[in-house]
Amino acid sequence: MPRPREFEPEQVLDTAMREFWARGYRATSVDDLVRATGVKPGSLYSAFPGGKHALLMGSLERYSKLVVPQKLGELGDPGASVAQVRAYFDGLVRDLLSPEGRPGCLLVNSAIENAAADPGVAAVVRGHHARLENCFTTALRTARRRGEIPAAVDPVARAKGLVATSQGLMVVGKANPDGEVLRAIVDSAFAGLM
Amino acid sequence: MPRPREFEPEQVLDTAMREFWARGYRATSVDDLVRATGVKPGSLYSAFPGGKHALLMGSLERYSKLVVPQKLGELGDPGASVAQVRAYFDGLVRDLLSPEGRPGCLLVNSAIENAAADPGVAAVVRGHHARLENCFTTALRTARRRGEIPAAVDPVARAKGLVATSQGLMVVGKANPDGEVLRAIVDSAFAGLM
DNA sequence: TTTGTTCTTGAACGTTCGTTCTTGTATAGT
DNA sequence: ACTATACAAGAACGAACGTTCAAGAACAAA
Repeated sequence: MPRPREFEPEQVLDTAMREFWARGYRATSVDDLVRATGVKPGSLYSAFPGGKHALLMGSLERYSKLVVPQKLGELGDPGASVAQVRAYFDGLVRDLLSPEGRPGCLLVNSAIENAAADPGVAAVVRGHHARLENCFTTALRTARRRGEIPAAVDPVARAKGLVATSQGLMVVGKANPDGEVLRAIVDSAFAGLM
Repeated sequence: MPRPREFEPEQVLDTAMREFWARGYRATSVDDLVRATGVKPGSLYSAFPGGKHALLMGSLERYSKLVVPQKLGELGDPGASVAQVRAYFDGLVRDLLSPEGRPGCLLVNSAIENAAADPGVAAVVRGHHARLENCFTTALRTARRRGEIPAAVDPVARAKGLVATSQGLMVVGKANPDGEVLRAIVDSAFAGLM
């Protein structure tokens, strides 16, 4: 008997995610979200108990489930090797250089802005890093088995290094979206691998 | 004939720097600064025309001039080699693991929070990265000349990679201040160098 | 001692923040 | 057709924001 909802919560979360991504958490006001989604405060708060913070957490979840897999591409598939790791980094650079790529990565931004004061955010970020490391490790192991990289490479240690490089790439790209610099960083990360 | 100032502007900047460092720009209110410095709003605004934003820029300058050189240590001296680069990274890890180290690096935090929307901040961050790269490049050149690292190493490219790793280290450390992880990252950054 | 200048102080400014509440509306079961 | 229920809309809330202003105070030159 209730009146049906006139908006799709997932679509609202999608829009909120884009806002947080572009401007950051504190710089995005609830009014910004109301304007961007077209959903009025009352409806927003009844659909998302917990308000602005709940919308951030929902956005991070959605980012992990939709945006990250898309960026991982074939690196998420079984059988991925160094070539797919390299393709992932090339994709990061391409994104950073595109006009829409300026916001970088929502998870990096949230790690810096919120992780220290918000254990929930920190947990999501840790999960993301673990997932990245896992993909890298698996791919490096595959590559080593196939003899595509030197046997001396330690997949786990090297994967941790690649995680750090990917996060650092986002920081450098924020202040200096210069293709030469970013490509040099990626090249040096793959030294001794390809 | 004027009444003398009762506070030291540099000391105020020092306190402001620590506040921005610990909580971020938007999360630090002018009232926080008033409380931390003991300087009332009127005096603050007359000593620092431009208000909160001017205090941020002043803090970044002060950070670059005082905190960064201290962290660079002997890496800033002529004659520095790989050992000093390694010592710099070990210092970063040590800082991240200490209780006071949680805020990470003010310049990384500002790059993520403000660089995209604030060209002034972006310029300071770019300057910092250039300075870091320069120190690394010089040290790697020295090391190569002394035969301490393989001649195949490209000092400039490798230095850019080390800059990215140092920035990524801060992001990872924010969400996961785990000594094993951070040390593995540093180890992998020095693979093929020592 | 008087005067001029710049300081300190803290109240006050208008704005914007995140959130809640009130009022009216659309719908499905009776 | 009526009623119960959840929703839509946006006004309204107190608190906090960054900033300015008005008043008195402290010093140095005259």
